[in-house]
Amino acid sequence: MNTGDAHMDESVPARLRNRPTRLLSMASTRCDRLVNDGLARADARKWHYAVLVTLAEIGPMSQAELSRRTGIYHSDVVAVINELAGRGLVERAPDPADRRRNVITITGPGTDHLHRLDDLLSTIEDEALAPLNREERAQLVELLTRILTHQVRG
Amino acid sequence: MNTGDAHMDESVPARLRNRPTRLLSMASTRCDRLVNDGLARADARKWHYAVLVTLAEIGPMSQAELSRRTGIYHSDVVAVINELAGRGLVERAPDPADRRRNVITITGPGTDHLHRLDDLLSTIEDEALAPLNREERAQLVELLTRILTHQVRG
DNA sequence: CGAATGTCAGGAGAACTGAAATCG
DNA sequence: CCGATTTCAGTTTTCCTGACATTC
Repeated sequence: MNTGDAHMDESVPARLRNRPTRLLSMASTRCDRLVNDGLARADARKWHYAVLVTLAEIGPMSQAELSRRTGIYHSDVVAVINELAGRGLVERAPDPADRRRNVITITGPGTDHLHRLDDLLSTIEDEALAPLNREERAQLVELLTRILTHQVRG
Repeated sequence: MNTGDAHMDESVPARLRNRPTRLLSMASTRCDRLVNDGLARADARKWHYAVLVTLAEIGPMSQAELSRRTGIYHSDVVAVINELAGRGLVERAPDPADRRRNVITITGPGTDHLHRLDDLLSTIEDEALAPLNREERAQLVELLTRILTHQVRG
């Protein structure tokens, strides 16, 4: 994907301009960059947010369960938890009930950090989706969710 | 991103589930995979389609212009054109009017191949967007286009 | 035993950077 | 001299595979 400014206008062939998968890909790339850059300024990454919000809303859980709930690859959970634990935002403790597992728990500083990330992310998304009003954003969420549930189960 | 089946349902925290940027990212990843896998079966990649459709609809042009119009990174155009030229789908010739440039032209076989890719892509997109009817797809295209034009000019 | 968990080592592909050579 | 074009070499990041040891 380019940084050029010729996209999405008449200089792009109509068939290409209207391919939903292409639009999806481009919008995702650009939004991802906005999100990543924004979170980087808070020394965070989007998986940090995913893990913290999951722990905060659902409670302590194993790394495997975190992987399932957040969508982080099971092989990559280790590194994310290492980063978060290294900053004292989560705690990793062996599960006495099942000695294969680690129990991951969000800490006080982790909760504080999550609140900052939540605000930051809302600001970033607001910028990224600026041209859409509230109903349109809800519409977008609904359409994307339908696409995803279909592919997950189909 | 996971291949697991627990995403997008109740097991994902609400705040995470409703983040538009996350949905965008996940939908894009899945659709991209469908597209890439589908095109791979025709020994093609999405940039091949982007280049061929651009040449077919607009006419011969330099590699730099192709980069601007398709969104392929300027450093990566070379490789894509190499692949297409190696299969005889496009021709690369020095521009007599501006000796910095190469003029890329789609060939007869290239046009044939484009038609096959067009059909293939339509089938793939139809599968990827199966849960959306025609109006909803148009809606999606419209919403994504608005997001993109904003970001390009903002 | 089979299945789940945590961990690590690495691969493939895409996006991106930097720079050189050529030319307008 | 500055800017555009083509090309190449290489980095970074993300998704993903494979394997292994441990435990249920």
